[in-house]
Formats: sequence, structure tokens, C-alpha cells
Amino acid sequence: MQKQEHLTKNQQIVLDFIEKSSEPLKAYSILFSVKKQGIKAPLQVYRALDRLVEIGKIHKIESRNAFVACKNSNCQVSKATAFSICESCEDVTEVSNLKLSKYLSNFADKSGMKYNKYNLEFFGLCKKCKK
Amino acid sequence: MQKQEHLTKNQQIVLDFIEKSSEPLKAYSILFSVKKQGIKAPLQVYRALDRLVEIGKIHKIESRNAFVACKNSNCQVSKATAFSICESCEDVTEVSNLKLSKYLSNFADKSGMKYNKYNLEFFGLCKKCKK
DNA sequence: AATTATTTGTTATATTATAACATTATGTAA
DNA sequence: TTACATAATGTTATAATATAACAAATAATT
Ligand SMILES: [Zn+2]
Ligand SMILES: [Zn+2]
Ligand SMILES: [Zn+2]
Ligand SMILES: [Zn+2]
Repeated sequence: MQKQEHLTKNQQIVLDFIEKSSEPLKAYSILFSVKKQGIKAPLQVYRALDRLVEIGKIHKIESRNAFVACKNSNCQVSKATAFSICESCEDVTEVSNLKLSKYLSNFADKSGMKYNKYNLEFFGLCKKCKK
Repeated sequence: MQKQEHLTKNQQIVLDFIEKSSEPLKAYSILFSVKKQGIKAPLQVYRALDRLVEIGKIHKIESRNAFVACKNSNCQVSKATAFSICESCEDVTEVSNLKLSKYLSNFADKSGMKYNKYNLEFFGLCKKCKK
């Protein structure tokens, strides 16, 4: 039996909710919001989140313990992610920059370790908050 | 009254313990280990950790919720950090690469947002685990 | 239909982190 | 040096994030 390719009901519910949001969502706030759709327990949300991250439909913003939908169709399925985060309004945007992703994907330091994945988070003030 | 510059007792205890460790440490494992030195509560550890991160003596590995001592004397005080993480043995090393840090510190994408801080985590298999 | 792997539901619990408030220590300045 | 302000600490309780364990249901494979 192979892993399903389509999304299961719970995964779809969680994904729909995250995609509608303009900001990163926390697991328990998702849980609260999808209770009316039959999802009752944290694990149901976390399992859906895990899978959605795995297949690259969403990403986890590690410094915020929050999740955003992938806006980048070219995204290398959750293997190479970069975000810009405003430290004032907490606005998060996925950085989509070919040069950057090439640079990082090919990065190799003296350790000789070859990386197959990275996550980068930039912090600063967004245009609105800089004023 | 200005913030102290030297480390307080708790901060020193926590820093000493982290510096002695060869691997990233979690807050509660630090707490357990420094109890004999009079630190009794999570908050005492978290407050020390916060300050130590702020002044760049340690860094937080966001994807692991763990803390490592800064091994990089050139480190721009916790504003520009990069790590390589082995997904098998969980070994973590601070990446110290001038080209990389220059590239990222100067990075600007189309959003026009100017970043003053970043954190990058590379994942892969270390030499030992690749075998 | 029997087999197997996968997904789901459910309860309980582990882990990580902060709120709130009282107390003590330390620097500043009249 | 005494008042004042700010900073650091201690302590208890609680919030927020995440997983363990196991039984039940579902779906692909033989
Ligand atoms: Zn993406
Ligand atoms: Zn902003
Ligand atoms: Zn460092
Ligand atoms: Zn390894």
C-alpha cells in the first residue's frame, strides 16, 4: 500500500484554512477554527500539518511556530525555503529569488557536508512599519 | 540605571553549562542539570537564555528548540547566524563563512525590505552519517 | 476474502514557554 | 545618604506547543 497522493479530508480542511489566511497560523488556532468541521484533537491538526509540510503545500515558520501556505509554485517541495519576517507587525512573506536559492542549494563549506535542505528566515521592518 | 554588562550569576551558570556541551541543549535539560547550583525554576533558565542569545553568547537552533554556544568570535552578535544540522545524528555546527554572511547580510529582494538579521539552518547528513 | 500498510480517532501526557507579582539588588541624582 | 527609578531575581501557577500509545477504520494488494 502506498502513501496516498491526494489529500485526505483532514489535510484538505487544514490546507483550505491556511490558504485563506493572510498570516501565519498556529496549530491551536487552526484547531479552534476547524472544530466545526469535525476536527477535534490537536493530533489531527498536527498530523495534517506534518503531511502538508512534507509535500510542500505549507511551510513552518520555525521562529514563530506557525504555518503558511506555499505561495511559490517553483518551490523545491519544502527543501529550500526562505522567508522575510517583519519584527514589528509579524508580516511574513515567502522569499522567492532564484539567485538566492541557487546560491544556497549549492552552498558547501569546508566541512564537506552536502546539504539537501535549508530554511532561511530574514528579519527586519517591512515598508509599512519602517515609516 | 543601565543594563548590566557583565553576566549575572544565573547567566554565568547557564552559559558555562552550554559551553561545556558538545551538542545543543534544551532548556529543561539545562534546568535539570543546574539545579544543584541553585537554579530552581524554568523562568530562571529562560531569562538567562534570552539574555545570552541577545548578547550573542549563545544561539537558538529554532528547528530544534535548543541552544548552542557561539563558536564564532566574528559573529555579528546574534544578528547573522547559520548552522548545519545532521538529520541523522543531530550534530549541529555553526557555519562560519564570510562569503555567505556577506551575501546574506546584503541580500535585498524586490520587496524593498532591508533586513537587519537572519537565521539560516542547513540540513543534511554529516560525514560520519553519510557512510 | 485475507493480508498488509495507512490513516484516523481518542485520551492522556510530555515538552516548551510565559504571566503575574512580590522581593531584592543596583545605579542615579537630589 | 536617602530617596528614586530601573533592573534583576525568585516563586507559583498556567499557557502554548507537541507527541505517545493504542484501538478502530479505511484502502490498496494479493
Ligand atoms: Zn514555498
Ligand atoms: Zn511590518
Ligand atoms: Zn555565533
Ligand atoms: Zn550525523
